[in-house]
Amino acid sequence: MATRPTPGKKSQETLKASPTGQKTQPRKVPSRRSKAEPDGQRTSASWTQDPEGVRRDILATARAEFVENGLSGARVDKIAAQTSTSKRMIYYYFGDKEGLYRAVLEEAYAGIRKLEKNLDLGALKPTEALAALTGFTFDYHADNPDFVRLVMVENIHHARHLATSSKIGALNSSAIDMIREIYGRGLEDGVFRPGINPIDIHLTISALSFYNVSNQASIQQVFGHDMAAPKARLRRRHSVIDTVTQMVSV
Amino acid sequence: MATRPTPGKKSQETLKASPTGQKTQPRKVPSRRSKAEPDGQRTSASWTQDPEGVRRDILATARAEFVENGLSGARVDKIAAQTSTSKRMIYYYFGDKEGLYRAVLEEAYAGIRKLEKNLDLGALKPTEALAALTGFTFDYHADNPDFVRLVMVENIHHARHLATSSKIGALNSSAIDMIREIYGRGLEDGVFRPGINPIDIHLTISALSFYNVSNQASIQQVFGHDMAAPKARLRRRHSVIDTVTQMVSV
DNA sequence: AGCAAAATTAACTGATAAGTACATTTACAC
DNA sequence: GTGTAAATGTACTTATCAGTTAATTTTGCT
Repeated sequence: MATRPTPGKKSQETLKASPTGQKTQPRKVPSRRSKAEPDGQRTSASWTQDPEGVRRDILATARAEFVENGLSGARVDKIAAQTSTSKRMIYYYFGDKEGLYRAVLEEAYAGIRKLEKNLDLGALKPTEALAALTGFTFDYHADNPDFVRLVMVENIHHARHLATSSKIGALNSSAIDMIREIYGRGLEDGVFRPGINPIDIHLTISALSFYNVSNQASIQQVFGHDMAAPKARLRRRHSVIDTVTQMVSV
Repeated sequence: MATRPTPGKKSQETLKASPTGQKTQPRKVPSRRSKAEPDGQRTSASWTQDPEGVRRDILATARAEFVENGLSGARVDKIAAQTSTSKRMIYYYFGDKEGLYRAVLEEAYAGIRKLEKNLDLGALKPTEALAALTGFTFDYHADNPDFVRLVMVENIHHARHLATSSKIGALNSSAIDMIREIYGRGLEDGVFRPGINPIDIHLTISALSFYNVSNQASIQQVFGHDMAAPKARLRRRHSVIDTVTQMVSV
């Protein structure tokens, strides 16, 4: 099942960003919907081209839809209706529904990676550095439920879109490198106990941060506990940092 | 629910004898349960009723489909085709697609709750009891990815089916009661440090157990680390128990 | 034996959703 | 200006899907 229809004839390869190498100058776009006149004639539908803007418009709208309804539940027609452009353009720029989803996913991963790169924990002592990294990770997940939900969706689909995305593979191990570095310093300082695998540290931090968002709804239903409430979130943040700290300390 | 014990049990699948597709004819219905005669002929239009069996058949098939494709991605026709009964019966017993999904979900929750109930950790000392509970939880998740995936799917849908299920609400807090009891004993014995909320212990155990299954695919893609591999799983199990132990110990 | 309720079957339907055909307009290079 | 490729709009097609209709058979009961 789920075969690719492969319509044939023309294959759009148009994934170029801006045709002009210029910086994205946000041109002011008049509503590009042409409206029909009362007499049935249509107004000389005048519109300004804005490929990059259209692309971004589609991407943002699509993200909301995929986040809310998953890949199978998302409706291309609904996305089209909520953009200021038409369904045709979705297929023009992204090929098909999965191509659109893939683009959304890649953008989401790019987001967290960018922030991670800007983290500089070198000035902090190992224990504080690890606590800061944990706090940052926890906050990023809590502040970006869209990202969390996209990853959930992708895992439901066995991450097969990550697998076929050229943009994501392997570049992400920077997170683990960072932990490895902090852990190494902690060992030297004698404040961390030896024998811990950096991957385990990463998995622990990620799991505790991710779960708090991903399973918020079911926890709420089953236990009546609202992890999204500001107070609960802060308490939990503390607890997570504490847990990670205890985990590595001598 | 039918209460009548099932009379004759035969797990027989039959090929769908397509009766030449003529329109609106009084039909001969060779059934899935019509059995082959000794001479190889099949008795026409004969089947044994087995409501309970049919129900279970549908439920099991549906679970596989929902687990694999989520609620929106699941196809009622596909479920029907894979049962030994027909689509009509799905609607007969479960009302609609969501009713079927809800039944699958309820069954999944009932499964873990039943096992939890049978856990008796009273004989163990607090530290060992908590370690045992953690190990059990970790193993249950790893051994039942279906359950994990259903919970993921349900969270994508904001747990609105849990919310409307009469069978699930509030009954599940036994898990936290168990932890509260262990934690209390640990405090008395002076082996656990005070000031920890039992909910945090539960969330930590659950998160670490859940994530290892729920995010297995994306972790594999992004970090090239296979958490499902037996060796990795066992190592991780150790680490999780260790983390939880450290978390509560003085 | 006969009847009503429960169980089961095959075929049908209306809606919807992904994807396409094709015309039209804009932007830009010369 | 004009030709052309990129960008965009409108309307359509085709498959699929959740849910139904209506007939038929089984079964428990009296």
